Amino acid sequence: MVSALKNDPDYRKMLRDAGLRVTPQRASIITILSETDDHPNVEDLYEKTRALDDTVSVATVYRTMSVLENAGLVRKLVMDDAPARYEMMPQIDHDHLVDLDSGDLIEIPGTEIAELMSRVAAEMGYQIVSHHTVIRARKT
Amino acid sequence: MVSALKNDPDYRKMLRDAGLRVTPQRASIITILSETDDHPNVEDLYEKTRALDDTVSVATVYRTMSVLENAGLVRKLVMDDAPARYEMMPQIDHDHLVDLDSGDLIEIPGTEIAELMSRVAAEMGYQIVSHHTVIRARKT
DNA sequence: TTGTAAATGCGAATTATTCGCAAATGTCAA
DNA sequence: TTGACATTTGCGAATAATTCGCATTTACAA
Repeated sequence: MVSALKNDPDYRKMLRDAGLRVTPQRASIITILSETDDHPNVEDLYEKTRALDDTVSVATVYRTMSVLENAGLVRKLVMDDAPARYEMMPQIDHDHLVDLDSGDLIEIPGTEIAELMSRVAAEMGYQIVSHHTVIRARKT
Repeated sequence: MVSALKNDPDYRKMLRDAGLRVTPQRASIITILSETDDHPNVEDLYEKTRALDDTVSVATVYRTMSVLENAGLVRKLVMDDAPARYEMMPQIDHDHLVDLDSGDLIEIPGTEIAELMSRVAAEMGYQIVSHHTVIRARKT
């Protein structure tokens, strides 16, 4: 269903600017990922997207995530014992914390950590392309 | 060859204190990992360990890494597109940076990042168990 | 409208990692 | 020192996430 995309011509532009074609599958997948506030993995995305567009395949979800990640439009969260999860690249950067007891993935508000990383990397002569930080923690 | 371990009875104690048995395989694997300054993956470890002890199997390398990680003696570095890599748990914490052009994994000196993370986590009511941070960057 | 490179679906292939099980062995108590 | 027994091991099979090959479809520039 392409209507969701029509409501949000942003995605068309985002894809175009990245030199990517606007396919209905990509539109559906992006719509789902944008409307989700948790951090779905490929299976989650596939199932939710299927509900509104049964032309998408798992392979395309994988390919779309990969392509959008390379374009800097999506961030991949690499878990150390579970399939990767994804989020639309946030306007305001943040990191992630896994609550080891509940399994929840929580966003850490504030840009301090990212800013410190940039500074430290700069001191080493590097510019950060992306960073994946997942903190594993327990409630005190 | 167990001699390496005998020279470093530390490992025996480390294992004992963690409630783990001191097997020749574990001794060989720890010896190799300790003597290495890069960050080997399981395949690297397996091959290098084999050279001095041909009784180790890949499965045991996996199991040993897992067991040592749980005991807090080894840190697993989760890569987003390659097998996990390992290092002995460092005395002084540090993070890691992947040079996207060379593929090198570089240690970031200093504990600032880890300290900031602890502080931020504490503010959220969490205590960090472990964190994996991999910064992907390019030389400026 | 059309030519063509890009994208897709399908299912098979790949690959890192885990598992089951029988045999071996480290450790602790006697 | 010895024996008992839970732990650890090797092996190969199993699992699970992800990628790939290929024939077909499709977006879109001209």
